[in-house]
Amino acid sequence: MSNSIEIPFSTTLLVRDTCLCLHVQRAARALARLFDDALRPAGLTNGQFSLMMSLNRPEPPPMGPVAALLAMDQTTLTAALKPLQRKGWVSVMENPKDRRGRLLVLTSEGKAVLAKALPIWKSTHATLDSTLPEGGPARLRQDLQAVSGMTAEVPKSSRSPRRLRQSATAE
Amino acid sequence: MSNSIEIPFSTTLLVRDTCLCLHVQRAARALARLFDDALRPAGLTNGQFSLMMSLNRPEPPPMGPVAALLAMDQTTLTAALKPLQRKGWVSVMENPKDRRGRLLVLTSEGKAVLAKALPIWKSTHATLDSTLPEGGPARLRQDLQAVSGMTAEVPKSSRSPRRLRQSATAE
DNA sequence: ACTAAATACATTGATATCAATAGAAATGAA
DNA sequence: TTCATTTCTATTGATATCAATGTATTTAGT
Repeated sequence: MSNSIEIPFSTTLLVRDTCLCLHVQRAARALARLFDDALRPAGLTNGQFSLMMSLNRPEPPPMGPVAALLAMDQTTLTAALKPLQRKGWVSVMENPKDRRGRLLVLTSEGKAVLAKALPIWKSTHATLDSTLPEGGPARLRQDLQAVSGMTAEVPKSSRSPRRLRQSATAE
Repeated sequence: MSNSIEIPFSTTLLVRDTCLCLHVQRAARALARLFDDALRPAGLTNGQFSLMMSLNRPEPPPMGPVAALLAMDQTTLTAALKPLQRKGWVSVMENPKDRRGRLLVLTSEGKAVLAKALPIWKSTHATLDSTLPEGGPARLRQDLQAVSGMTAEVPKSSRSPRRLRQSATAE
């Protein structure tokens, strides 16, 4: 019947060139590969490094705040902890103050792995920093912070149940 | 014997505050959720939207260039195409000019889905744009481009075989 | 033309990501 | 206290991501 719907190629180019989501996903994949490669000799991925580093605190944190800090879903954190627990680098303990909760503890082995990874992170990040234009790194961090912050603040009480997932079938 | 290795908490704070990889991953997750939520009524994720939009060209592209455009591994693209093929939105054809290769074709149904998603992308992106400080979006795109570009250019011929994956066991 | 090297993809296995959902414990209102 | 609500986490299922590897095809060197 009707001809198929055509989206102008110029629109495609516009989306390609301007979509911040796309640009961030691209950069995220590129940087993940960069740091994964660099950290491989230490046996860590970039995400594991960030997670374990965030657990290096005076007091072992519960899961919720850690997930929020990393801007990830709580279920993602649960999954991400599994391999670290298996390797004995992170211990997940019951919180005596709140028996629903867990406390995340970096083990001695975990700290050792992290200490080994730290100089790799430093040199990799120094290289990255020096590659960006003058003032770029700080500016970029600021802009990214604004983006991450945008979606973060959901007033605890106004949280409506999540929308139902759309059926996967088209239309 | 020796006490466990301790990484100063100040180092943890430094990494948290300065690591561009972490900042980008955080922003990537936050924006993914933002666009996934918005696009859900259209039945697309942010990644599927970007991928399908990149296929809206006068000539169907082979996989390699598309993977490069999205800064993703070629195997990731293969996997990402699977659900889109199942839904009949993308067709993967043999390239008559090079029988190793494939050509990625957006179907009429795919174009229709994309057309439905487009206004959602526009409004979501407009909101995002207006949330960032003056001049932020363009600046951010530029900086992200620099980051993505950094790791992208591997002169085709100098590609050495990928390093062996590190054994998963610590030490 | 023949063969070695390079190129284009696919498959497998492991981890990462999130929606939907469920369970257990804490909290608050009566 | 009692119970409805909220909070904290785990599980399941689907997709996303990449390393290692394998296969088929093309290209280049002879």
